[in-house]
Parts: sequence; structure tokens; C-alpha cells
Amino acid sequence: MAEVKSLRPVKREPAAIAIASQLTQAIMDGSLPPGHQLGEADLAAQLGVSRGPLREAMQRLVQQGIAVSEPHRGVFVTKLDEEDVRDIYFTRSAMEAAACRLVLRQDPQRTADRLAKAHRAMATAARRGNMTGLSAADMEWHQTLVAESGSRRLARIAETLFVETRMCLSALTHRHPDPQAMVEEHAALIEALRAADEPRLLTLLEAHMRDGVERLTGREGSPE
Amino acid sequence: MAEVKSLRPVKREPAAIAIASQLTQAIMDGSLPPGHQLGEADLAAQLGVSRGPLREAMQRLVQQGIAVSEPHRGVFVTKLDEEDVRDIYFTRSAMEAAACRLVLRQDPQRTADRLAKAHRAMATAARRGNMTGLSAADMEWHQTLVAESGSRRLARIAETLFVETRMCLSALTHRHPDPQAMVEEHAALIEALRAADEPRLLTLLEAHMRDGVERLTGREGSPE
DNA sequence: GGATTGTCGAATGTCTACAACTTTTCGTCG
DNA sequence: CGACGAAAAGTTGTAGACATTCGACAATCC
Repeated sequence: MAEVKSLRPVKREPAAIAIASQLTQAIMDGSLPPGHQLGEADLAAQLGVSRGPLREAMQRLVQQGIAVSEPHRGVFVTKLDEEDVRDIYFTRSAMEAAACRLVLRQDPQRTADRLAKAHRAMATAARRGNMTGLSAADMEWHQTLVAESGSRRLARIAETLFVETRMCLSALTHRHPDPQAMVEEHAALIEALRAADEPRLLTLLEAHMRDGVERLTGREGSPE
Repeated sequence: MAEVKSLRPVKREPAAIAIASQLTQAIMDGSLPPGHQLGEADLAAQLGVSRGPLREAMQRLVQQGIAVSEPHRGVFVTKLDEEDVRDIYFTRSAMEAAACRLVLRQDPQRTADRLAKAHRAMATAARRGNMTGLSAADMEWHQTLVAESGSRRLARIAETLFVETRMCLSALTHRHPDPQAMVEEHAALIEALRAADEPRLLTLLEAHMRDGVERLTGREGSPE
């Protein structure tokens, strides 16, 4: 048979998946802010679907913890307080540290190459002062790290955590990080990965996450 | 008004939640074996609900990864291969290690006490040769550990991982672990926790998880 | 005979409509 | 001004119908 490589299987995702993606996107970029109610009638009309698939999509968000359901009242976008921010970054830290350990026993160089690609996008965005692009490149970087681990479960868990991270970020658009520091931190991480220096990699990662928390909570932990 | 603390608001959980719980339970104990199709019509009739809430519940399972959906074919209980077993235990290891670190910076003694309670149940079940009770106590022990960490996200993640763990166990009921070893391993973990000896605790935990994998995959790592 | 094509049944995916129940709102009365 | 209670609005659950799609089997063609 003639194998035609450019032909890929037609992907037709069910409505519930598509709806969940759109809702997630809207929640991440702040269009649906924390505490906002996901009214069934409104959303169904707006998305051009019926309540059935919409409710299925909402159950997915609730299961992820991105939304919460209050019986007979509706489902609402989850509100994140300062404790949540710490929890998110702590859990991310544990997840990504685990991903690092997996990457180190596989192909650190290849992973480093792929991370470097995201890192270049980050550096470019930083140079141009493109903060949204910087944030996107940051997410891309961490997503690549987890994907490279090859662990389905880490990938699934990280997906939710990244959504929550972006919820935090879009809620505090005014507090801008130091782009230069961000670029440098990721560069150091890649370098440690290339050197296959596990202790240093994990230490840098933990510090990186701590920076993330302090950036969002008001860096209460920094003496001088 | 007279405040009566023993009076709690009547909890009426939505059908989708109740259905998801029942399905999860059936999947854990092997009534719904891996690969089995969750037919809508059958299940709906069997559970006495309509297809709507049932589909919502199934979406939750799919989101958790306990079931997989093949468009226009149906949703099926996830099949777990040997790689999945390793992934589950690796992820659990990372999760529970993180929980240990959190517990250590809170109230290790109180946590140790609560773990000791589950441990006594474990020892009793072991003495009587009650393998299902032993397995239940084991799950209870680890669930307690994660709950004591106080992290919502770790708890949510662990919930799914525990379901997957029990799926593995019920698929291999013939391969029974050494009950005595199991009791001793948990005792050592509690002891390390009481001593607030973080390095030892984490080392023991990792070894405990490695044991779990080897028990299920056929202990390929043991030469003789 | 073997491979392709057409057809059919069954299950999923989706929609509309309706009934039941809760919460909220709002007007009224004390 | 606050309490009570009915109406309104929203969510939750059900039922039925139809379209779409998949797997299997039968018919057809070389």
C-alpha cells in the first residue's frame, strides 16, 4: 500500500472536550475571573451547544479543581487565595523535580535542546518587553520539561497546575517579575541539566519555584 | 438560637458525584475490570438514573484517567500495563515524599499518632491473614499521610493514584506480598517520622514504593 | 476466491422539552 | 425595620427523539 505520510487521521473531538478547552482558556486568560458563575443557560447559548455537553465539560473542570460546584447554586470559577498560591507552587515543585529525575535517566541532552528552544523564545520576549509572550514562553518551557519526562501522570497533573498558575498570574497582572532574572534562572536550569548535575538542578528548581511564590504573594520571605 | 453542633447541614450530593463514586468503587474492587466498556444504556438502567448524569460521571472518570473515551465507541476502564505500574508508583513516591516534607514542618507527632492507628489495623489484619483488610489498612495509612500534609492538591492527586493502585492490586490478587514485611516497613516509616529524620524518612519511603512495584511487576530487580 | 463495497443494527452524541427542587428575590404585613 | 411568605429564576434530573458513527455481515465485482 502507498503510505502517504502527510495524511493524518481526521481528528474530531467531542463537544465536551472542545467546550472544556474553551472554558479553560477563558479562565486562564482572565475572561472568566475567579468567583464568576458559569451559568448554564448563558454559556450554552454563547457556545452554541445544549446543556448536555456543557455540563459534561463543567464536570471535567470541577474534577480538576479549576471550578467548584455548589449544589443547586451553580458552578463557579475557583477562587485562589494566598495559601493556594503556595500550594500550587509547592506541588509544582514536587512534580517538576520528579520530572527532572526522570529526564536525567533518559536523554538529558535532547531535553536540554528542546528546553533551549523555549528559552530562546523567552529571551526574545524579554528583550522586547513582551510580557504576555514571556509568560507564554515560561509555560511552554515547563510544559516541555514535564512532557519530556515521559510520565503520563506527571503530564496530566501538571496540566491542571499550569492552568492554576496562569490563573494566578492573570489575576495579578500588575505585579511584574524581573524578565532578566527569569531568563537567567531558566538558563541556569538548562545548564545544570546539560551537566547532568542532579543536586544542583533540584536546588535551582526549588529556588525558581520559591521565586514564583514570592513574586505573587509579595515576597514576605526576603530579609535584607 | 440554640447552636447544636451535632446537627450538620443535610448533605445531598448531586447524582453525578454519587454515580462517579459507585463506578470508582466498582472499578477499584474489580467488578468493572480494565478494558470493560461502560455502556450507557446498561449502566443507566442498572443505577436507576438517566443518561445525562451518568455521562457527567463518566467524564469525571475520563478526566481522572481511570477511564478512557473512544469517540463514538464508548468509554472503557483504563488498561494498566507494566509501564503504568511503574509510573503510578513513581508518581506516588514523589507525591508522598512531598507530603512527608509538609508533615515534618507541621506536627510530626500528631501525624505519627494517626498513622499509628492505621498501622495497628494493619498489624491486626496481618496477624489474622486478612489480606483484603491488610490492603485496606495500607490504603488508609497512605491516605492519612497525604491528608495530614494539608495540601488540597496533593490530596486530590493522591486520590486518583490510590484508585489506580487498587486497580493494580485487584488485578493481581494472586500475587500476595509478605504481610510481615509490610507491617515492618510502615512501622519504620512512623519511627522515622517521630524522629523527624527527613533523610531517613524519604529513603524508607522510596524503598517502600520500590517494593510495591517489584511486588506487582515480578521483582525483576532482585538477582540471586 | 479474495478483496472491495454496500447495508444494517447498535451505540454514542446531541438537542428539545418538561418536571422537580432550591435558592433568591421581593412585596407585604406586623 | 424586620419577619414572613409567595413568586421568580436558576439548577438538577428525566424522557424522548434524531443524527452520526462504528463494527459486522452480506453482496458484488474482478
